[in-house]
Order: sequence, then C-alpha cells, then structure tokens
Amino acid sequence: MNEKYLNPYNPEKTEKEIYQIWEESGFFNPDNLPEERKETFSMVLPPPNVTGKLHLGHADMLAIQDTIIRFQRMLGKKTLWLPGTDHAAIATQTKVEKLLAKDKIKKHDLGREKFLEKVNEFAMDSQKTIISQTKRMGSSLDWSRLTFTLDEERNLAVKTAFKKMYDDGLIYRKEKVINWDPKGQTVISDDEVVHEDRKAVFYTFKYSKDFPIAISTTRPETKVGDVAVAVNPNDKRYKEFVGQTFEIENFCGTKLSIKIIADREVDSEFGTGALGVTPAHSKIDEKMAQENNLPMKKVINEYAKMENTGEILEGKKVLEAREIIVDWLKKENLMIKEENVEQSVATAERTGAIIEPLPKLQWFIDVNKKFKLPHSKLAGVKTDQEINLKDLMKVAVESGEVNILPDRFNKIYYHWIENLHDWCISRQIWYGHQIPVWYKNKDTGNEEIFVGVEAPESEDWEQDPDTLDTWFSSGLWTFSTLGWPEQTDDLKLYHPTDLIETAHDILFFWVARMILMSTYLMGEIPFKTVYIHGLIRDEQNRKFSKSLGNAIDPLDMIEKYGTDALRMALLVAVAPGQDIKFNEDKIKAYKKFSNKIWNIARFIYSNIDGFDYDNFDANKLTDYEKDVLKYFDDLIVEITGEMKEYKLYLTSEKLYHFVWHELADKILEESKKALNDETTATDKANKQFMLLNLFEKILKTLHPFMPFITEEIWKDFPKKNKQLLMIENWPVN
RNA sequence: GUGCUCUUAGCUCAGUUGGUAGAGCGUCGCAUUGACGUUGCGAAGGCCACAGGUUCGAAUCCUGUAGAGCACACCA
Repeated sequence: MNEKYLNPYNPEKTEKEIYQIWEESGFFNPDNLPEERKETFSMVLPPPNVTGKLHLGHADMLAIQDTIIRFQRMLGKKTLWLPGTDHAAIATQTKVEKLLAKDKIKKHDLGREKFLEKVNEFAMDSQKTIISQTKRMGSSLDWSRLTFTLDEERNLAVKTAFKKMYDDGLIYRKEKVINWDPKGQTVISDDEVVHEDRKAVFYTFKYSKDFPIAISTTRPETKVGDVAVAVNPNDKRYKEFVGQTFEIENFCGTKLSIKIIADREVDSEFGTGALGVTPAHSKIDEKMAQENNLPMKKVINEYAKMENTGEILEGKKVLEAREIIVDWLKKENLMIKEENVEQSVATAERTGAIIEPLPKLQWFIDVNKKFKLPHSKLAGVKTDQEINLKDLMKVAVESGEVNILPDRFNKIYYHWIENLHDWCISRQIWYGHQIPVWYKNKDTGNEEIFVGVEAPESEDWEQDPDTLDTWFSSGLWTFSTLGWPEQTDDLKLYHPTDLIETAHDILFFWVARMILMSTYLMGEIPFKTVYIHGLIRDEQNRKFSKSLGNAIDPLDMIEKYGTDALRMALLVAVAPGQDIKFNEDKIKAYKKFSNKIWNIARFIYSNIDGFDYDNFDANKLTDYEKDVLKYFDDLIVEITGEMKEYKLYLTSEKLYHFVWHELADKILEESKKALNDETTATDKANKQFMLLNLFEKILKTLHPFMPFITEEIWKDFPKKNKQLLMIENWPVN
C-alpha cells in the first residue's frame, strides 16, 4: 500500500497536484478526448463580472456545472465547458471610478482613452484572480477557449448583431421618456430599475383658485411641467370641461397652460378622478400627451434639478422644490388634502439613486415590430415567417424546446414577457462596446447616420459616444463564444448548447436576452435546458454582501475543509431554484466524509496484497457477493437516470448514504473475518474482489461530485490499463 | 394591482409518477483506540400550517383559510 494512506487526507496538497495533472492531460479540451466521441455536450460558463473576486454563489455555480460536465464526459460524450468573463460595463466602471477617487483622480480629468486604459488594467487583473479561484474549485473548463465579453471577436459579434437588427428595423433611435439615473449619469433599462416601497404623502390640490378640477400627486414638483388634466370620458363631474384650455398665470411662479382631455386609462375612482398630465416626466403621461398632440415640457434636468420654471424653483433640487411647492399651495389655500401612503419608488439597481423619468434621445430594441425570420430551426416557427421578438422569446419556451428547471420559472418567464417593453440599449458610460453608429453634420439639421461593422472611410464622421448595455453582448454569449459571426466548426458542433446553469436573479437580464438573440440571429434556441439555482444567504437569511460584512470567501472554506467538501455541501439536498442558507457545519460534515473515503481506501488497499483483480473469475462469487454487487449496480442505474435529469441533489445524497452506511458500516464489517484469514482462501478472494469492484464503481460515480479525492485514490487502484479517472467510463451495465 | 412559491423532527433541508415519513447538524444512552483528525450501535423527537374535497389510500392532486417569501408593474 502507498504510504500516503498512513497519513490523513491532505486536500490542499492533493488538489493543487491533481488540478495540474488534469490541465496537463489536455482533457478539458474536447478536441483531446480519447476515442471517437460522436455525441456532444456543451455548456458555457456564465461569465463572472471582472469587478473583483468570486463569492460563494460562484462556488455553487461552479460546483453544479463541473459535476454535470464531468458526468457527461464520463458518459463518453465530447464535452465542452467554455469559460469567460464579463466586462460588466457599468459595474466595473463604477468600481474603478471609486478606486480612482481614493487618489483624488476624476475620470473626466483623465479623458476617455486614459480612463479606459485604467479600467482595462483593473479588469484584466480581476480576470486573473477569477481564473485562479475558478481552478481551485476543480472546474474542468477548457481554458484554451477562454473569452471575454469585450475582446475583439466578441466586439465583432456585437457590431454584426447591432447592424443586422438596425437593418431589420428592430433597433431605432428616438427621444422618449426613459429611466435616468442621476447618480450614475446614464440611462438604464426597465430591468435595471428596482422598485422599493417607501412612505410618501399624497397631495390633493388645485393649480389655482379658478381652476375647476382638483388633482392628486405624490410629486408636486413635477406639476410645473403639466400640460393637461386627464379625466375618464364617462366621468359626469368633469364632462363639461373636456376640450377647454385654462391659462394659469402663476403656479408657484410658473405659467401653465392646461388642457382638459379625456382618456379611458384614467380611473375615476382613484384620487379625484383627474390626473395632472406631465408628459416629460412620466411614461404613461407621455403616451396620453402624444395621443392628444400636447407638448412636452421638461422641467427636471439630468442632475435632478428644476429647470424651465419660474425663479422661485429654478435650479432647486427636486426634493427642495417639492417642499417649496407644498408650502406655496398651503399659503395660497389651494391644498385640499394630504394623506400618508405607501408608494413604490423606482431606484437604480447599481447606484441606488431614485430614477428620474426624462425625455432623451436613445437607442432601443423594438420587441413588438414584426420581421421575417430567415432559416428558422425553431419548433413552431417557419422560415420567413413574420414574427416579433416578444413572440420569438415566448415560442422558444412554449414549444418545450427550451426547458426551464424548476418549471415554475416558466410561468415567471411568460409573465415577464407579457409586460415587456422596448429595450433601451444605449448607456452614457465609457466602458463597454461603443455603439457602431457614426454621425455627420450633427447639429445642422441635416444629420446623416452611418451604421456599420467597420467605421466609415472619410474622416468627418463622428462615432456615437455611448456604449451598449452590457446585456447586449451577454445575450450573444452562447454563440459569440463559439466564433459567430464566422461559421466555425465549434459553432456547428456545439450550438445550441445543452445546458445553461445560472441564478434566478438574472433570468430576465440574461437568460431571456440569450433566447432573444439566439432565436433572432441563429434561428435556433441557445440551450436546451435552463437550470436555475438559488441564492446563497447567511444564517439570518440575508444576502451576502460586502456592505453587511457577512461575505464568506469560498477560498477560506476550501483551505479549511477542502474543495470536495465544499462542493458536496453546496450540492447535497439542494433542489434547483432553492435558496441555500449557508451553514459551515454542513461543509464540516463533508470533510468528515472525505476522511471516511480516505480510510475506506486505506482499509481496502491494505487488504489486497497478492490479489489479482484483473484476472479474477467472477463466477466464483457466492450469492452474497453477487447480491451486494447487484444492489449497487441497481443503484447506479437509478442515479444515472437522475444525473441525466440534473437531479444532483438526489444522487449526491444517495451516494453519501451508500458509501457510509452500506459500504463502511455493513459490507466492510462483514468482510473483516474473511480478510483476516479466519475463513477460507476462496472466501477471502471473493471479498477482495467484491470490495474492489464496489470501490471502483464508487470512485467513478463519486468523481463528478468529489473529483480531487477520488482521482487521488484512483492512482493506487490495482488495475491495469487505467486512464485518468476524469475520463474513465461511467459504470453503467 | 398582476403573477409565482413556500409552510415536513430542536435547526437547515430532501421526499422523483399518490402506497404506513428521510438526511445532515444538534440532544440522550451504550460501546469502542478500531480501516477512521474518532467511529459504531441504539433512542428520543413529526396528527407533513389549518379546514374541506377527490381516492381503496394524500406530505404528494383539487378548493378554501392563515402565516412567510419572491418576481413583475407607465396607478397618478
């Protein structure tokens, strides 16, 4: 027996050696796998943001995906698991800005080019850290195909996609009321808006003494931008006023011209049944104003300060302006009622700032416009059929081609699509894919536009300074990483991918966008199955975050307990979609399990001297050994089925139970007499064979879950013609 | 407002198509220096939130009630 078994299992030393052996073998790369493998299995890694280092959520994702890819590799498939990192535009830029602020450096002082150099430096540094951490988790990713969402090939994919969508009329530029983040100084999409419940005051008042209708609002400061009052067409109280226009000379120092309009959207039961229409600062009001040919009056600027108002309010912050108006209304005896209400306030996901709806010229993806889909491979959509993006996204899931686990997320997905509006894709930040659009004669009124993959030749064109929403490039991920727009072998072989595994908080940001981009650009689904894992929370059920100071570094856990133990703790009995309450004791328990396996190896290996496993005649076995082996073989059949359905949480638990409570507690104990020569030589040989045979299959079935310790023990397994355990065949009969 | 989910042992959670409830940790006994950075054997502990219904049979399917949570949202 190898002397290493005399000491306890040393994860730290073993894991580094083993990972190196795997990397040097080249087997992470499907091109190097032995024998001819016809069936493929492919996954892309959800690219971690290059904003720092990995957290437990990443560890969870890596554990699940690596277990799946190792299982598929052992099944004999040509397996590709493709790594990458995400530039995470706004998140990374903000991070670097903060770092620079420590040295009192501002981004505008540096200028765009210099600043981007800094961000890039940071991003590449961060990428290095992330890669080394990912390797510590045992991830069998094909590093030869490493990608970055902002590298040259991906930039080509982004520009190609943009151009095609523009040519199909699906990307348009328009001045609309958008979600403005005053802190981040950029537009954000609807999905980046987080609604928070807050207390607010609901004010009811009249613009002036002579004005016939009272209105209600929680934002009096926007009312200086009002151009109309809308009422329900069936509301008898206000019918006589519809169509009239009232001039208000002085509303807190500002002149207003208010037309009374009728709109079916107005609920006569709510408030006074009349709604002050502020087209520039509310999306629903914007729509009403357009339908009634009313002007837009912008009264709040990009810094959330008042503009185009009378002197009293001009330049004031919105909250100050609100107080001033409320005081003025009271003083003028125009205030009718003040009620305390719960209101949901729109805030920016990244900066936490309150969103200011503003009219701005931006780029959008039209999700409702119909177009002809060329070369459809989608179930339920014919080639050249007219369809819009919204329906395309819906069909991919409805047809069952894309299967979301657990199912309940299907319903959440449909619900999201039903409420989907056009996607604003331009951002006023520097770090990201610059929009491939050039302008000429911009301020002359004869503006010309050029949209292309390459910049126009002559020099008087100026590129749009804005960058694209980071999710635009992420949406292309399943095929941009395989070489698209080039028709590469990888693309043909591995797309659609088999599985995407990710957290539920980016189902819409990412999963939905990948479905959109893939169905539109490729005419096929991006992946067959979506496996959604839960979020990891602390013992008080809070999210892990730096600000709370409760963050746990997975590397600390690995140092204490070993990667295999951490992986098991994240996998056993955790159903998809289920949030995990982090518990260090669980990891400890699987460290003990690692030790148990190590000791089983010691016991078996120290009891097989002189036994020839390769040439043993299995016919000599008695019914007892045959039954034991059959029992485990049956179990393997069962768990193989589960693994194919991605039910790792069941398989891991069953294997744990079998190893500890069947093999160690019973089968091993029952074999001791024979092994100690207390019975016959035949009996001893039978038991030796049985134990080795069980152990071989256990090492193999356990390997996807606990790759390091199983590979290490496999080195000493007494068998000729062995390969690395990671490419041994899965033991199915 | 629209939609979704959860409630199982002290704690954290499994329970695959309906067939007399499972794991880890914790608690309590007993044993053991053994292949075991201990482990083994055993025990206590659950009317599976509650009330109805379908069924020969329900933790599992249906309806309702209560509590908890989540997603979405142009209700001023």
